[in-house]
Amino acid sequence: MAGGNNAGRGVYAISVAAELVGMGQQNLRLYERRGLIEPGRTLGGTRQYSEEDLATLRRIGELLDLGLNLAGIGMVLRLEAENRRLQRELRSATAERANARSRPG
DNA sequence: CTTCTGACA
DNA sequence: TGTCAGCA
Repeated sequence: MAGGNNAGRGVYAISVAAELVGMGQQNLRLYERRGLIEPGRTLGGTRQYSEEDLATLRRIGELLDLGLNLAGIGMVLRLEAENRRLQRELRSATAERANARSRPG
């Protein structure tokens, strides 16, 4: 039972998260079972959806609307996550090189 | 709140 | 296959 506790923080129970993204609670649980999303859990086992999770849920709805099935969406989500990681990696690498150039050697 | 099961388009 | 409703 998740009452009206944690407010103000970016974490929501499944009922709140489902309403915020306009999805059914059962769908959110299915997406997790299919590996599309991994919300946090309380010690009691209640799912806690962060703002990041909400963004992922909206992305799922977007891709779902495009006609992708859950398996395809899972792949897209995985690829997009890796893409962001690689871009961060590249950005820090180029920044390091620029730093090395300006450094007296 | 959780999981599971069944029905529908 | 994805969504939704009901039950334990």
